[in-house]
Amino acid sequence: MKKRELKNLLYEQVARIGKAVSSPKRLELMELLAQGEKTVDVLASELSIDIKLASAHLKALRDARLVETRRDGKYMVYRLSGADVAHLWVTLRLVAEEHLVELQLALQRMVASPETLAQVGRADLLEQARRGEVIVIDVRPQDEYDAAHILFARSMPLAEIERRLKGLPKTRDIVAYCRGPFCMLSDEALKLLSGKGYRVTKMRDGVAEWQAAGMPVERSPGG
Amino acid sequence: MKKRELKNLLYEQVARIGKAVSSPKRLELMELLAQGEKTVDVLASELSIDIKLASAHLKALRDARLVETRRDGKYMVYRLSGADVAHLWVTLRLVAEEHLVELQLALQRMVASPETLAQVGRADLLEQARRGEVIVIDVRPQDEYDAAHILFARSMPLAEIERRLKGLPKTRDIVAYCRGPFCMLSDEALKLLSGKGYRVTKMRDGVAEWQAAGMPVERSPGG
DNA sequence: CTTTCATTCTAATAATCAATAGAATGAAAG
DNA sequence: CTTTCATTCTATTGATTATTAGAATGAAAG
Repeated sequence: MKKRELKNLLYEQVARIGKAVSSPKRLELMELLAQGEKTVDVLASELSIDIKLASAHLKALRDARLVETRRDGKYMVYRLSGADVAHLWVTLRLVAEEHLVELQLALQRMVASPETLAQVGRADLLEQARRGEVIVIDVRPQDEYDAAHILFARSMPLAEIERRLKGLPKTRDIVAYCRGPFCMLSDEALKLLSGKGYRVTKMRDGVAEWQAAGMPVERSPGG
Repeated sequence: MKKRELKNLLYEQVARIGKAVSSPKRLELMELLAQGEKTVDVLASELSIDIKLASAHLKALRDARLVETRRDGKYMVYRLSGADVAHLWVTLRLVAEEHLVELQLALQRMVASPETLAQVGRADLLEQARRGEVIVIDVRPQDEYDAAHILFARSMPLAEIERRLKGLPKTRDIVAYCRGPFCMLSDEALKLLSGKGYRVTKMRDGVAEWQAAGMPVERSPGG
């Protein structure tokens, strides 16, 4: 029957997207690319995999049109094809967190202590940050901050956080965020800063989660 | 390294969801279940597949916790585990439609004539339906209407549409919808009704799309 | 007890996929 | 020309997947 074949064709196309997101490595690549465009060697070393394997996974993502490429000198730069792809990653992660007990348990083990989580809602946090009542710090690498960051957040990359501590008051509440719930940069920042006497909590959200929830994000002029 | 193993564990869990949605058959099952709970034999016959194969795919969806079961007499009834799963289906379909040219072409070929598509926005349509300026008809089977339907829509199942034509005025604009952009029930209803002189257009959205966009839906008292 | 609905087990075929590695190729920088 | 970055080709290993089919099992209805 003609109708069946047409239907099969439609669902097969959507399944191409599904196949692309059915590999843990490719999901990790998507999450990284949701922070901003990156070269192959950066992606490979972040995932601790061979560059040839990274290239193969990126090809799979490109075949599904989830990523695009750009050449920058001798480097090949990958980026997500659109904001909807970042949104897809967040949706998949949320569904997994909602329904898979194994993931819930793993995440619980990750968080050092639940009381270090910021308890304020997104809109409230934004308002407090705007008024300067709270300092929001972005502890990802500088280039990811430049690509997109939460409004009123200041860049404070974990790698050079000790050198940037000057302007940070110990009398104000600080909220640290990084790439999202699977990223541990903000946990390390929290450990480091609270050891020095700062009043700091962690926010689970990253830029992708923030944006998927319809909240505004900002680019640096050069980013 | 310990950190790598933990990360792998996290992404592997999300990949379980990805694997579940990497098969065209399972996506079609999800779309059907987004219309309301269904028994295995109904699902198998809708997909034109063996009941054993349907059972295997449903087991895969259940292992990924995307669907749940309930026994009703000698029937086994499947349903989505939550509204977020229907939302995931819509997100996947939207990403595929946005980026895959093959899907765009297939969908263009499906639609008989583009001018038969309703051109009004969701909020406006809802308001016009509320005021009775437009009649919205749900041409899916009655049980799917009962499970959830768009506000102010009236049930007009395609299978028995000829018998229900009495109350339908030819002087009013009619908008027909069904299960979503991949479903052709509303196309058939459109062809049938415009042949009889009704002023009818088609809406691409189904209940899942409507709900994913944050618009309200309604249940029938018994549904 | 028989029928219906559904799952499970077994088995077979065919296909696809992940990971790794060596070798070759291409593109651009210096 | 050499180096670096990246892809592609080849090849292998190991694992998983989709589909179909026959047979057995279980659960509930009549």
